[in-house]
Amino acid sequence: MPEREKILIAVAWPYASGPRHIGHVAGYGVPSDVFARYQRLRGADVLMVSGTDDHGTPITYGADKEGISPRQFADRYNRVIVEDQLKLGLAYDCFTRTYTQNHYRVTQDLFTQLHDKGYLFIKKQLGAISPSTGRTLPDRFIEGTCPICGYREARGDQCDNCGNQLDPTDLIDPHSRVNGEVPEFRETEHFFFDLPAFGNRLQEWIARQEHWRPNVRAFSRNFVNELKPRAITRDLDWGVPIPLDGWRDRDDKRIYVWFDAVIGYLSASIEWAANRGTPDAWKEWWQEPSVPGYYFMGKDNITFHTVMWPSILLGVGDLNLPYEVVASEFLTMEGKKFSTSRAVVIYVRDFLSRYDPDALRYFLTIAGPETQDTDFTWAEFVRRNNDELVGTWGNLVHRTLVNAHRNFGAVPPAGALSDRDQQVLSAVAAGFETVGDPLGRARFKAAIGEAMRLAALVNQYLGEEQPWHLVKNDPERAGTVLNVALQCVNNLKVMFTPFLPFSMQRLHELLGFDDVLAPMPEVTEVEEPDWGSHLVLGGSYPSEPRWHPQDLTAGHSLRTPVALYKKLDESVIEEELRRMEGAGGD
RNA sequence: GGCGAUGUAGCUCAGUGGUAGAGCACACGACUCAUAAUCGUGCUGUCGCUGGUUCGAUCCCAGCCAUCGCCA
Repeated sequence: MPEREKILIAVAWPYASGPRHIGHVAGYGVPSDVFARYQRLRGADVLMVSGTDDHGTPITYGADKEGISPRQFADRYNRVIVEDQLKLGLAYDCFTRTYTQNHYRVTQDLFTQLHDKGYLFIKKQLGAISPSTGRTLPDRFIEGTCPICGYREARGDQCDNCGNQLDPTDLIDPHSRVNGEVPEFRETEHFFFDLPAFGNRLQEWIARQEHWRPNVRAFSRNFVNELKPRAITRDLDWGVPIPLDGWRDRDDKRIYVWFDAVIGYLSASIEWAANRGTPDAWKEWWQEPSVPGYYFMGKDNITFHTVMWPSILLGVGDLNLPYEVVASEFLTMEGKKFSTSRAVVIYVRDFLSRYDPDALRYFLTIAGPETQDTDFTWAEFVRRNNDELVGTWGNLVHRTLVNAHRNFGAVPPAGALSDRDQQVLSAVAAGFETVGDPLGRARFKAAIGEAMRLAALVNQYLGEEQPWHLVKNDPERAGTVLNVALQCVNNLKVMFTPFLPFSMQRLHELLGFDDVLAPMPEVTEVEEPDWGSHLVLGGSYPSEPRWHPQDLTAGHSLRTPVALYKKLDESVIEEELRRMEGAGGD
């Protein structure tokens, strides 16, 4: 029996600093799940991993603000994010977090290996420290007067007024944007990762990635030309400890969050293998060079995936570099940038408390920020839902099922097929290529657009053939037409499954099947000795190949049709806009 | 400041070296099985501005304007 094709899908790690908004899931959550579901339907053996990023400054600040520990703070949002993704049906194999014993061990192991190979070195630098917490104050958190133009609210990294690049020590009257205190500039030692050591290899590697989107490639290539060593430790007490003698027990030095976060892809894969009792299984996705790794993220994260993470992988050795880097653009909200502080936001959980997950998945796929920034508006959401999801696809399903069920109660037998019948059938059957091809290239908009076009084609066919009239004087022909329409719906069902798993499972059942078409993830708790337990969003997903035309046999019984989707009243537009304004205050 | 990107019909977005497309909106028509859902026909654009390369550019190049991202 031939080995199943293996694919690694690595999804950017959401920050456990608060609930995630729909921009986040638009950028990588939904696209990666669509891709994974498609690959599984093709029969591929997918390993999809991610988790929450529990370390980093925003989390320690958030925790301080509430007077709780960073761990408690991260715990809370880890749980929220896991629940959101569960409700969205994101079918991870292992969605974990960076605060696990496993992740700490893997991160420290890679750190040690890079250190042993001479890719890490210690450098002294002048760092800004917050006197009240003893922690690093990031440059952009320091504010003061610009020494060049006198602008009073210049940041430690740059003056927004004159655009000059600054060093925090240049600022006149520097103070923390968090609490106004004056930062202390101390000489501090940090480990640096020797990125320039990989410059040539990265350059050659990037040059060979002709399948990357042009912006990803051009951007990365340019970035590689001016590589500088990068700090991988910080003055913090929250994060992965430095695994070297003399550093291990210090409570003021931790591994810098960017370094441990990308390692999460590997540690989550290792965790997945361990949790299912096959501790070496991860190697099949990481050490077999023919297994491609697809990485999904927002455009702000490109260089971490095309430069930093590959450098770590090259430094450690014997681990696959990314094959494809799918970077999405940004989603805006009613023409404005998402902003938690100004309440220009809609959180995933709030959205899902009022609307169906498939309605959101549909919108984010057909109108998401795939190749350029796109705007989310409530009016457009309602319209897409009502006119497209409900009107075109939902209605095709409903009218077909209602006509067939009412008149035949089962799949009617087909008589001789006309040219027109054949034509629709083959157009839809060809959808497994015309929808599948863009899907395989991560062109989700084009893929779902093609599926919708096919649905419209079948609506057109029904309009021409009018089985509801034929029933009265030519029931046999009516049966043939409905048989054809049912075959189309049954095949389109599979094509829509990566995008709309919840409703396609329901449709699968309405069509009389009892098995699982669109498996859903589930949350389990994993216990680590001397550490505690954490949530894992995972599942076991049957991946028998289904991505091909299948016949619905005549006589196959149909269940009583129930509408798949809900139409939204136009009033929700006003309602949601008011809700947003209300939350915005002022 | 450096680097990268975006600017296409009223709206949201595709796309291409040979004077441009989809959906919605709008107008008209067909149908009334279906969540007043569907189907057909029609209409709309100096493809940001200015130059250059080319037989020919919206698509290549340069400059400019606007917006955005990264370096930070």
